[in-house]
Amino acid sequence: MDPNAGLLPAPSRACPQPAEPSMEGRRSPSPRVQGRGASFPWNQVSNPSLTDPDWFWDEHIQAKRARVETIIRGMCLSPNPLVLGGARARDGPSCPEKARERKRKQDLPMQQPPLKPGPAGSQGSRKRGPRVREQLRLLKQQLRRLQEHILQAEPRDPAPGPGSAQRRDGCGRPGAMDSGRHQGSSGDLPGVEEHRVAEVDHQPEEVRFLPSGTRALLEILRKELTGAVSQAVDSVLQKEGLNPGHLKKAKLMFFFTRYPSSSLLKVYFPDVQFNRCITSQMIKWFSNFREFYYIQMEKSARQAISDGVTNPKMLVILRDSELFRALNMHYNKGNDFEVPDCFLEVASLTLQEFFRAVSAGKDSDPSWKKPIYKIISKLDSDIPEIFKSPSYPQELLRNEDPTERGAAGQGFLGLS
DNA sequence: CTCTGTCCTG
DNA sequence: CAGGACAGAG
Repeated sequence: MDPNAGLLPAPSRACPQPAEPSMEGRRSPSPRVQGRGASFPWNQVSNPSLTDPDWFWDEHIQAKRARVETIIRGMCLSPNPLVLGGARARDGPSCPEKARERKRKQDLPMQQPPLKPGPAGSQGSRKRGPRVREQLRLLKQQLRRLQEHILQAEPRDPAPGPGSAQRRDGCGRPGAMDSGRHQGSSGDLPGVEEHRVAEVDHQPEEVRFLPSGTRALLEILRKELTGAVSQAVDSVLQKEGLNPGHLKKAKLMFFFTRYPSSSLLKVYFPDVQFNRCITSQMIKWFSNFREFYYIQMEKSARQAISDGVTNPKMLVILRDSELFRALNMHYNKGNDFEVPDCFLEVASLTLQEFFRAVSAGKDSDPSWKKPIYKIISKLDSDIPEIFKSPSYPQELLRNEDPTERGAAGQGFLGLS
Protein backbone atom coordinates (compact mmCIF):
# COMPACT_ATOMS: atom_id res chain seq x y z
CA MET A 1 0.00 0.00 0.00
CA ASP A 2 2.60 2.45 1.01
CA PRO A 3 4.96 3.08 -1.86
CA ASN A 4 7.35 4.51 0.62
CA ALA A 5 7.63 1.40 2.67
CA GLY A 6 11.00 -0.11 2.27
CA LEU A 7 12.37 2.80 0.37
CA LEU A 8 12.82 5.02 3.34
CA PRO A 9 15.70 4.54 5.65
CA ALA A 10 14.23 3.01 8.72
CA PRO A 11 15.74 5.44 11.18
CA SER A 12 14.09 8.47 9.73
CA ARG A 13 12.95 9.56 13.12
CA ALA A 14 11.30 12.84 12.63
CA CYS A 15 10.31 14.89 9.65
CA PRO A 16 12.02 17.84 8.09
CA GLN A 17 10.28 21.04 8.75
CA PRO A 18 6.99 21.54 7.00
CA ALA A 19 6.85 23.75 3.98
CA GLU A 20 5.13 26.73 5.45
CA PRO A 21 7.97 27.92 7.64
CA SER A 22 10.55 27.68 4.95
CA MET A 23 8.41 29.69 2.63
CA GLU A 24 8.35 32.58 4.97
CA GLY A 25 11.79 32.17 6.31
CA ARG A 26 13.15 32.87 2.92
CA ARG A 27 13.54 36.50 3.53
CA SER A 28 15.23 36.30 6.88
CA PRO A 29 18.67 35.23 5.78
CA SER A 30 19.22 38.20 3.63
CA PRO A 31 19.66 40.76 6.37
CA ARG A 32 21.87 38.32 8.15
CA VAL A 33 24.31 38.26 5.30
CA GLN A 34 24.09 41.93 4.76
CA GLY A 35 24.90 42.55 8.33
CA ARG A 36 28.04 40.55 8.07
CA GLY A 37 29.18 42.32 4.99
CA ALA A 38 28.46 45.69 6.42
CA SER A 39 30.59 45.18 9.47
CA PHE A 40 33.70 44.09 7.73
CA PRO A 41 36.67 45.42 9.64
CA TRP A 42 38.09 47.66 7.01
CA ASN A 43 35.08 49.79 7.24
CA GLN A 44 36.03 50.70 10.75
CA VAL A 45 39.66 51.58 10.42
CA SER A 46 40.09 55.12 11.48
CA ASN A 47 43.66 56.08 10.68
CA PRO A 48 45.74 53.50 8.88
CA SER A 49 49.40 54.06 9.18
CA LEU A 50 51.17 54.30 5.88
CA THR A 51 54.47 53.76 7.53
CA ASP A 52 53.49 50.55 9.20
CA PRO A 53 51.51 48.43 6.83
CA ASP A 54 52.44 45.32 8.71
CA TRP A 55 50.68 46.41 11.79
CA PHE A 56 47.69 47.25 9.80
CA TRP A 57 47.75 43.97 8.01
CA ASP A 58 48.12 41.90 11.15
CA GLU A 59 45.37 43.70 12.95
CA HIS A 60 42.92 43.09 10.22
CA ILE A 61 43.92 39.65 9.42
CA GLN A 62 43.54 38.84 13.06
CA ALA A 63 40.14 40.33 13.14
CA LYS A 64 39.10 38.56 10.03
CA ARG A 65 40.43 35.28 11.17
CA ALA A 66 38.55 35.66 14.39
CA ARG A 67 35.39 36.17 12.43
CA VAL A 68 35.94 33.20 10.24
CA GLU A 69 36.81 31.06 13.16
CA THR A 70 33.71 32.14 14.91
CA ILE A 71 31.71 31.11 11.91
CA ILE A 72 33.41 27.80 11.61
CA ARG A 73 33.08 27.15 15.28
CA GLY A 74 29.46 27.96 14.98
CA MET A 75 29.07 25.54 12.15
CA CYS A 76 30.68 22.80 14.14
CA LEU A 77 28.67 23.36 17.24
CA SER A 78 25.39 23.68 15.49
CA PRO A 79 25.02 21.66 12.34
CA ASN A 80 22.08 23.75 11.28
CA PRO A 81 22.47 27.25 12.59
CA LEU A 82 20.98 28.90 9.61
CA VAL A 83 17.61 27.33 9.90
CA LEU A 84 17.09 28.02 13.51
CA GLY A 85 16.35 31.58 12.80
CA GLY A 86 12.81 31.30 11.65
CA ALA A 87 12.23 28.32 9.54
CA ARG A 88 11.33 25.88 12.21
CA ALA A 89 8.50 27.61 13.87
CA ARG A 90 6.05 24.80 13.35
CA ASP A 91 8.51 22.02 13.47
CA GLY A 92 7.97 19.54 16.16
CA PRO A 93 5.21 17.09 16.77
CA SER A 94 3.67 17.60 13.40
CA CYS A 95 4.32 14.59 11.28
CA PRO A 96 3.00 11.09 11.42
CA GLU A 97 6.34 10.03 12.80
CA LYS A 98 5.38 11.44 16.11
CA ALA A 99 3.52 8.41 17.26
CA ARG A 100 6.46 6.15 16.87
CA GLU A 101 8.64 8.94 18.06
CA ARG A 102 6.87 8.96 21.37
CA LYS A 103 7.20 5.26 21.64
CA ARG A 104 10.90 5.26 21.15
CA LYS A 105 11.72 8.15 23.37
CA GLN A 106 10.15 6.70 26.41
CA ASP A 107 12.34 8.79 28.58
CA LEU A 108 10.59 11.88 27.35
CA PRO A 109 7.26 12.89 28.79
CA MET A 110 4.76 13.41 26.03
CA GLN A 111 4.08 16.89 27.22
CA GLN A 112 7.62 17.96 26.77
CA PRO A 113 7.62 21.25 24.98
CA PRO A 114 8.37 20.74 21.32
CA LEU A 115 10.90 23.51 21.49
CA LYS A 116 14.49 22.65 20.86
CA PRO A 117 15.46 19.90 18.51
CA GLY A 118 17.94 19.09 21.22
CA PRO A 119 21.65 19.62 21.54
CA ALA A 120 22.56 20.29 18.00
CA GLY A 121 25.49 18.01 17.53
CA SER A 122 24.04 14.86 18.95
CA GLN A 123 20.72 13.97 17.48
CA GLY A 124 20.24 17.00 15.36
CA SER A 125 22.13 15.78 12.38
CA ARG A 126 20.91 12.26 12.49
CA LYS A 127 17.56 12.83 10.97
CA ARG A 128 18.40 15.65 8.67
CA GLY A 129 18.10 14.96 4.99
CA PRO A 130 21.29 13.71 3.46
CA ARG A 131 21.06 16.54 1.02
CA VAL A 132 21.19 19.31 3.54
CA ARG A 133 23.82 17.56 5.53
CA GLU A 134 25.97 17.30 2.48
CA GLN A 135 25.52 20.95 1.74
CA LEU A 136 26.48 21.92 5.22
CA ARG A 137 29.51 19.71 4.97
CA LEU A 138 30.57 21.49 1.84
CA LEU A 139 30.09 24.80 3.49
CA LYS A 140 32.29 23.80 6.38
CA GLN A 141 34.88 22.65 3.92
CA GLN A 142 34.78 25.93 2.11
CA LEU A 143 35.16 27.92 5.25
CA ARG A 144 38.01 25.73 6.28
CA ARG A 145 39.81 26.46 3.04
CA LEU A 146 39.14 30.09 3.56
CA GLN A 147 40.71 29.90 6.95
CA GLU A 148 43.74 28.16 5.57
CA HIS A 149 44.23 30.84 3.01
CA ILE A 150 44.14 33.45 5.69
CA LEU A 151 46.70 31.60 7.71
CA GLN A 152 48.95 31.29 4.74
CA ALA A 153 48.82 34.94 4.06
CA GLU A 154 49.31 35.90 7.63
CA PRO A 155 53.13 35.57 7.79
CA ARG A 156 52.69 38.84 5.92
CA ASP A 157 54.23 40.00 2.73
CA PRO A 158 57.68 41.52 3.09
CA ALA A 159 56.83 43.98 0.40
CA PRO A 160 53.47 43.13 -0.88
CA GLY A 161 54.13 44.40 -4.31
CA PRO A 162 51.67 43.83 -7.03
CA GLY A 163 51.16 40.15 -7.36
CA SER A 164 53.58 38.84 -4.81
CA ALA A 165 50.91 37.34 -2.67
CA GLN A 166 49.23 35.89 -5.66
CA ARG A 167 52.25 34.03 -6.79
CA ARG A 168 52.81 32.55 -3.43
CA ASP A 169 49.47 30.96 -2.87
CA GLY A 170 47.69 31.29 -6.10
CA CYS A 171 44.99 33.45 -4.66
CA GLY A 172 45.62 36.18 -7.13
CA ARG A 173 43.92 34.39 -9.92
CA PRO A 174 40.34 35.26 -9.80
CA GLY A 175 38.52 32.05 -9.28
CA ALA A 176 41.43 30.23 -7.79
CA MET A 177 39.27 29.52 -4.80
CA ASP A 178 36.10 29.22 -6.69
CA SER A 179 36.49 25.65 -7.77
CA GLY A 180 33.25 25.66 -9.55
CA ARG A 181 30.57 26.98 -7.32
CA HIS A 182 29.51 30.54 -6.71
CA GLN A 183 27.04 30.22 -9.53
CA GLY A 184 25.10 33.27 -8.72
CA SER A 185 23.76 31.87 -5.53
CA SER A 186 24.90 34.92 -3.70
CA GLY A 187 23.46 37.03 -6.39
CA ASP A 188 20.11 35.60 -5.54
CA LEU A 189 20.18 37.59 -2.38
CA PRO A 190 19.60 41.16 -3.35
CA GLY A 191 21.23 42.50 -0.25
CA VAL A 192 24.46 40.73 -0.89
CA GLU A 193 24.64 41.89 -4.42
CA GLU A 194 24.17 45.46 -3.41
CA HIS A 195 26.94 45.23 -0.93
CA ARG A 196 29.30 43.79 -3.37
CA VAL A 197 28.70 46.48 -5.91
CA ALA A 198 28.84 49.23 -3.36
CA GLU A 199 32.08 48.11 -1.84
CA VAL A 200 33.81 47.49 -5.09
CA ASP A 201 32.89 50.81 -6.49
CA HIS A 202 33.47 52.85 -3.41
CA GLN A 203 36.29 51.22 -1.63
CA PRO A 204 36.94 52.94 1.66
CA GLU A 205 40.00 55.15 1.72
CA GLU A 206 41.68 52.72 4.06
CA VAL A 207 41.47 49.94 1.57
CA ARG A 208 43.11 51.99 -1.11
CA PHE A 209 46.19 52.35 1.05
CA LEU A 210 46.64 48.63 1.22
CA PRO A 211 49.10 46.95 -1.08
CA SER A 212 47.37 45.66 -4.12
CA GLY A 213 48.10 42.08 -3.22
CA THR A 214 46.48 42.56 0.10
CA ARG A 215 43.54 44.24 -1.44
CA ALA A 216 43.08 41.42 -3.82
CA LEU A 217 43.17 38.97 -1.00
CA LEU A 218 40.68 40.93 1.01
CA GLU A 219 38.45 41.10 -1.97
CA ILE A 220 38.61 37.40 -2.45
CA LEU A 221 37.98 36.81 1.20
CA ARG A 222 34.96 38.96 1.13
CA LYS A 223 33.55 37.29 -1.91
CA GLU A 224 34.21 33.90 -0.45
CA LEU A 225 32.52 34.73 2.78
CA THR A 226 29.44 36.32 1.36
CA GLY A 227 29.24 33.71 -1.32
CA ALA A 228 29.63 30.80 1.02
CA VAL A 229 27.23 32.09 3.59
CA SER A 230 24.53 33.05 1.19
CA GLN A 231 24.90 29.83 -0.68
CA ALA A 232 24.49 27.98 2.55
CA VAL A 233 21.38 29.92 3.37
CA ASP A 234 20.00 29.24 -0.04
CA SER A 235 20.72 25.58 -0.06
CA VAL A 236 19.47 24.96 3.40
CA LEU A 237 16.23 26.75 2.78
CA GLN A 238 15.88 25.47 -0.71
CA LYS A 239 13.02 24.36 0.01
CA GLU A 240 13.38 20.75 0.33
CA GLY A 241 9.80 20.51 1.23
CA LEU A 242 6.84 22.08 -0.41
CA ASN A 243 6.73 25.64 -1.61
CA PRO A 244 3.95 28.00 -2.66
CA GLY A 245 4.38 26.86 -6.21
CA HIS A 246 3.57 23.33 -5.23
CA LEU A 247 0.49 24.48 -3.41
CA LYS A 248 -0.65 26.42 -6.40
CA LYS A 249 -0.14 23.42 -8.61
CA ALA A 250 -1.99 21.17 -6.22
CA LYS A 251 -4.95 23.50 -6.24
CA LEU A 252 -5.10 23.48 -9.99
CA MET A 253 -4.83 19.74 -9.99
CA PHE A 254 -7.87 19.64 -7.79
CA PHE A 255 -9.88 20.69 -10.80
CA PHE A 256 -9.12 17.29 -12.24
CA THR A 257 -8.74 15.07 -9.24
CA ARG A 258 -10.37 15.29 -5.86
CA TYR A 259 -8.88 12.11 -4.52
CA PRO A 260 -5.34 11.76 -5.82
CA SER A 261 -3.43 8.79 -4.57
CA SER A 262 -0.03 9.32 -3.09
CA SER A 263 1.52 7.54 -6.03
CA LEU A 264 -0.19 9.89 -8.41
CA LEU A 265 1.13 12.83 -6.47
CA LYS A 266 4.63 11.48 -6.78
CA VAL A 267 4.27 11.39 -10.51
CA TYR A 268 2.99 14.91 -10.78
CA PHE A 269 5.48 16.44 -8.41
CA PRO A 270 8.75 15.02 -9.69
CA ASP A 271 10.70 17.84 -8.13
CA VAL A 272 9.53 16.96 -4.67
CA GLN A 273 11.46 14.57 -2.52
CA PHE A 274 8.68 12.59 -0.99
CA ASN A 275 8.91 11.22 2.47
CA ARG A 276 6.22 10.42 5.00
CA CYS A 277 5.90 13.97 6.08
CA ILE A 278 5.75 15.53 2.65
CA THR A 279 3.34 12.94 1.43
CA SER A 280 0.94 13.35 4.25
CA GLN A 281 1.18 17.09 4.01
CA MET A 282 0.18 17.00 0.39
CA ILE A 283 -2.59 14.54 1.07
CA LYS A 284 -3.71 16.88 3.76
CA TRP A 285 -3.84 19.67 1.23
CA PHE A 286 -6.29 17.76 -0.88
CA SER A 287 -8.27 16.88 2.15
CA ASN A 288 -8.53 20.56 2.91
CA PHE A 289 -9.46 21.29 -0.67
CA ARG A 290 -12.24 18.77 -0.50
CA GLU A 291 -13.48 20.17 2.72
CA PHE A 292 -13.91 23.57 1.25
CA TYR A 293 -15.45 22.09 -1.86
CA TYR A 294 -18.06 20.04 -0.06
CA ILE A 295 -18.93 22.86 2.26
CA GLN A 296 -19.64 25.08 -0.71
CA MET A 297 -21.71 22.38 -2.33
CA GLU A 298 -23.80 21.74 0.72
CA LYS A 299 -24.34 25.40 1.26
CA SER A 300 -25.42 25.89 -2.31
CA ALA A 301 -27.69 22.90 -2.24
CA ARG A 302 -29.49 24.12 0.82
CA GLN A 303 -29.76 27.53 -0.71
CA ALA A 304 -31.36 26.05 -3.79
CA ILE A 305 -33.83 24.18 -1.68
CA SER A 306 -34.80 27.24 0.24
CA ASP A 307 -35.08 29.02 -3.06
CA GLY A 308 -37.77 26.60 -4.02
CA VAL A 309 -35.87 24.52 -6.53
CA THR A 310 -37.41 21.08 -6.89
CA ASN A 311 -35.62 19.45 -9.75
CA PRO A 312 -31.96 18.64 -9.14
CA LYS A 313 -31.34 18.75 -12.86
CA MET A 314 -31.87 22.42 -12.67
CA LEU A 315 -28.73 22.73 -10.67
CA VAL A 316 -25.94 23.25 -13.12
CA ILE A 317 -22.89 25.25 -12.26
CA LEU A 318 -22.05 27.76 -14.91
CA ARG A 319 -19.06 30.03 -15.05
CA ASP A 320 -21.05 33.03 -14.07
CA SER A 321 -22.59 31.49 -11.00
CA GLU A 322 -21.79 32.48 -7.46
CA LEU A 323 -20.67 29.00 -6.65
CA PHE A 324 -18.18 29.05 -9.46
CA ARG A 325 -16.88 32.36 -8.31
CA ALA A 326 -16.23 30.99 -4.85
CA LEU A 327 -14.54 27.86 -6.13
CA ASN A 328 -12.46 29.71 -8.64
CA MET A 329 -11.38 32.14 -6.00
CA HIS A 330 -10.24 29.34 -3.79
CA TYR A 331 -8.40 27.10 -6.21
CA ASN A 332 -7.45 29.55 -8.90
CA LYS A 333 -7.10 32.83 -7.15
CA GLY A 334 -5.33 34.73 -9.86
CA ASN A 335 -7.86 33.43 -12.32
CA ASP A 336 -4.92 32.61 -14.51
CA PHE A 337 -6.00 29.09 -15.27
CA GLU A 338 -8.96 28.10 -17.35
CA VAL A 339 -11.14 25.89 -15.23
CA PRO A 340 -11.84 22.70 -17.17
CA ASP A 341 -15.37 21.78 -18.07
CA CYS A 342 -15.00 18.42 -16.49
CA PHE A 343 -14.68 20.14 -13.16
CA LEU A 344 -17.89 22.03 -13.68
CA GLU A 345 -19.62 18.79 -14.53
CA VAL A 346 -18.40 17.04 -11.45
CA ALA A 347 -19.22 20.05 -9.33
CA SER A 348 -22.72 20.19 -10.75
CA LEU A 349 -23.16 16.55 -10.00
CA THR A 350 -21.92 17.01 -6.48
CA LEU A 351 -24.33 19.84 -6.00
CA GLN A 352 -27.17 17.70 -7.21
CA GLU A 353 -26.25 14.87 -4.91
CA PHE A 354 -26.25 17.18 -1.97
CA PHE A 355 -29.54 18.56 -3.10
CA ARG A 356 -31.12 15.12 -3.30
CA ALA A 357 -29.77 14.04 0.03
CA VAL A 358 -30.88 17.12 1.87
CA SER A 359 -34.23 17.14 0.11
CA ALA A 360 -34.80 13.59 1.18
CA GLY A 361 -33.91 14.46 4.73
CA LYS A 362 -30.90 12.23 4.68
CA ASP A 363 -28.93 14.85 6.55
CA SER A 364 -30.41 13.61 9.77
CA ASP A 365 -28.05 10.71 9.50
CA PRO A 366 -24.71 11.66 11.00
CA SER A 367 -22.88 10.08 8.11
CA TRP A 368 -25.16 11.17 5.34
CA LYS A 369 -22.30 12.70 3.39
CA LYS A 370 -20.39 9.48 3.08
CA PRO A 371 -22.36 8.14 0.12
CA ILE A 372 -21.84 11.42 -1.68
CA TYR A 373 -18.14 11.30 -1.05
CA LYS A 374 -18.09 7.82 -2.45
CA ILE A 375 -19.77 8.89 -5.63
CA ILE A 376 -17.55 11.89 -6.15
CA SER A 377 -14.42 9.94 -5.47
CA LYS A 378 -15.10 7.95 -8.61
CA LEU A 379 -15.29 10.97 -10.82
CA ASP A 380 -11.68 11.96 -11.00
CA SER A 381 -10.45 12.86 -14.45
CA ASP A 382 -7.07 12.50 -16.03
CA ILE A 383 -4.67 15.28 -15.31
CA PRO A 384 -3.09 16.99 -18.31
CA GLU A 385 0.43 15.88 -19.01
CA ILE A 386 1.82 19.36 -18.58
CA PHE A 387 1.27 19.02 -14.87
CA LYS A 388 3.98 16.43 -14.79
CA SER A 389 6.51 19.10 -15.52
CA PRO A 390 8.33 20.13 -12.37
CA SER A 391 8.11 23.76 -13.32
CA TYR A 392 4.62 23.77 -14.71
CA PRO A 393 2.90 26.44 -12.69
CA GLN A 394 6.01 28.54 -12.84
CA GLU A 395 4.62 30.82 -15.49
CA LEU A 396 1.44 31.26 -13.53
CA LEU A 397 3.24 32.20 -10.39
CA ARG A 398 4.25 35.52 -11.80
CA ASN A 399 0.66 36.63 -11.70
CA GLU A 400 0.38 35.99 -8.03
CA ASP A 401 -0.30 39.68 -7.66
CA PRO A 402 -2.85 40.06 -4.90
CA THR A 403 -4.17 43.28 -6.32
CA GLU A 404 -7.36 41.95 -7.76
CA ARG A 405 -7.54 41.04 -11.35
CA GLY A 406 -11.23 41.31 -11.84
CA ALA A 407 -13.42 38.90 -9.96
CA ALA A 408 -14.71 35.68 -11.46
CA GLY A 409 -14.89 34.97 -15.10
CA GLN A 410 -14.12 38.45 -16.22
CA GLY A 411 -10.46 38.82 -15.57
CA PHE A 412 -9.45 36.05 -17.85
CA LEU A 413 -11.26 37.19 -20.92
CA GLY A 414 -10.98 40.80 -20.09
CA LEU A 415 -7.22 40.76 -20.02
CA SER A 416 -6.59 38.49 -22.92
C1' DC B 1 0.34 -0.88 13.47
C1' DT B 2 0.12 2.10 9.18
C1' DC B 3 -2.19 4.76 5.94
C1' DT B 4 -6.21 7.62 4.52
C1' DG B 5 -9.65 10.52 5.25
C1' DT B 6 -12.91 13.33 7.95
C1' DC B 7 -14.06 16.58 11.42
C1' DC B 8 -13.10 20.30 14.33
C1' DT B 9 -10.23 23.98 15.72
C1' DG B 10 -6.95 27.85 15.56
C1' DC C 1 -3.93 25.64 5.65
C1' DA C 2 -1.94 23.07 9.74
C1' DG C 3 -2.71 20.28 14.06
C1' DG C 4 -4.72 16.90 16.30
C1' DA C 5 -8.29 13.49 17.54
C1' DC C 6 -10.54 9.81 15.71
C1' DA C 7 -12.41 6.07 12.64
C1' DG C 8 -12.05 2.54 9.23
C1' DA C 9 -9.53 -0.40 6.04
C1' DG C 10 -5.75 -3.27 5.32
